Amino acid sequence: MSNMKETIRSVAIDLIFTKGYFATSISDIANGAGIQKASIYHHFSSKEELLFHIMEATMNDLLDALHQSQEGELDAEAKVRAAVRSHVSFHLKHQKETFIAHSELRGLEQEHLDAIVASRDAYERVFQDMIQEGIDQQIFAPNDVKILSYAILTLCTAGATWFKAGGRLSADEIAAIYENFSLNGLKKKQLESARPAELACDPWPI
Amino acid sequence: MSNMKETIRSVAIDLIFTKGYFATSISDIANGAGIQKASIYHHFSSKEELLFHIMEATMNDLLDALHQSQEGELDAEAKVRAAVRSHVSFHLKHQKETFIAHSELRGLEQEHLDAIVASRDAYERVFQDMIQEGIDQQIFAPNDVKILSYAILTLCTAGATWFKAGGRLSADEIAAIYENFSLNGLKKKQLESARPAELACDPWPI
DNA sequence: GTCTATACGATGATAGAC
DNA sequence: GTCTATCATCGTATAGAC
Repeated sequence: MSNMKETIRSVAIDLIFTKGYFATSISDIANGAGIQKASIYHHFSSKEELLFHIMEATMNDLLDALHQSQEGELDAEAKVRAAVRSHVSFHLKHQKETFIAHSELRGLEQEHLDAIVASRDAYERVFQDMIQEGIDQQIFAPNDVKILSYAILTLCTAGATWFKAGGRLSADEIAAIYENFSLNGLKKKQLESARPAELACDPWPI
Repeated sequence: MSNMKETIRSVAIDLIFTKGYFATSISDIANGAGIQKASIYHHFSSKEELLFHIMEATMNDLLDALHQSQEGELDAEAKVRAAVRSHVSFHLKHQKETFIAHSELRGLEQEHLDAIVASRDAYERVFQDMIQEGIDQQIFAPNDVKILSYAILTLCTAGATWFKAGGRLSADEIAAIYENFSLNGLKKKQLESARPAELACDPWPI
């Protein structure tokens, strides 16, 4: 609360979410935090490091939540349902940070970019593994695991940004909608023509 | 081809797609077009007008393609299939422009922003109308039309950015995958719990 | 830990010659 | 229609006092 580093972080999240990273200046952030812009550099060595700090913490928390959601789940369907629920729920609770983590990758320098992409890959791999498990167990229709995982994650990520916290639907209700929609896509065999396809760019567009 | 205005447009699309609007300077664009930066202002009155020009043309073309796809289609299912196919196909053929149109809204001034949002709304309404028609005809399960239209559009838009033109799957094959996935979501009644929900921000996140 | 002051480059845009 | 030259402004970041 009275921690200035945390205040800066929080103000930066609001501003970057609203205006974008490149359109947000150090002055803006200092202004929002009630200090002079030079004082920012006592807490963060550069604007880019501040961005990375936000993204890294978000990705770590996201991955933690996913791992926790898997505890006690046995079969593939239960795992996927729990994972989708965790994903949607996290994105609803942390709309601004997750939006930044998905959309401001271009602001990172190579080394930091590599780190964030690596944790994003690890996150996706958890989904792909449980989908593959369901296919192996013949619970899900055989299909392109990557395409399906991206489709589900994209759908849920985007969906989570549409809703207003405290609105008519609770986070749990929204999560349930996407959970059912995703499972529906996995279980049915409507996607027969799908084969592994060449991926050009990242599934979460830069 | 020898049209400098078109060259500037094309160079700007490449650069803005790659680096983002705010990170792309007039110098960068002039450099890519092989002219001096002052010469840009003979063709466009400002950087923002150039961005708007790109977005406006893209949205117009997108809407035209959608309308053309509807010609001759009679029932709701055929309409939705044709619309999804048109949407995916257009996004595959114009990956860079459509990505810009979806992600650089923050670069527009109010008046131009209003215009783009209006044409985006018109585009979505076409989808919502045909989904509603299918629900009325009891071809589709009753559901929240807006949520479904956003889900389908998001899924297809994002999906189209993952694939490399000229890769192993053709545009038509990719379109078929998403077409089936979307129809599957509409026809089944897995989303029973979905009711109209409050929308906080734009379905295509800024 | 926060301040004032400042260095220094890059930016969007304009003026006016050719 | 493109050029050179220039402007005013704003950006990130640093130095050093308190």
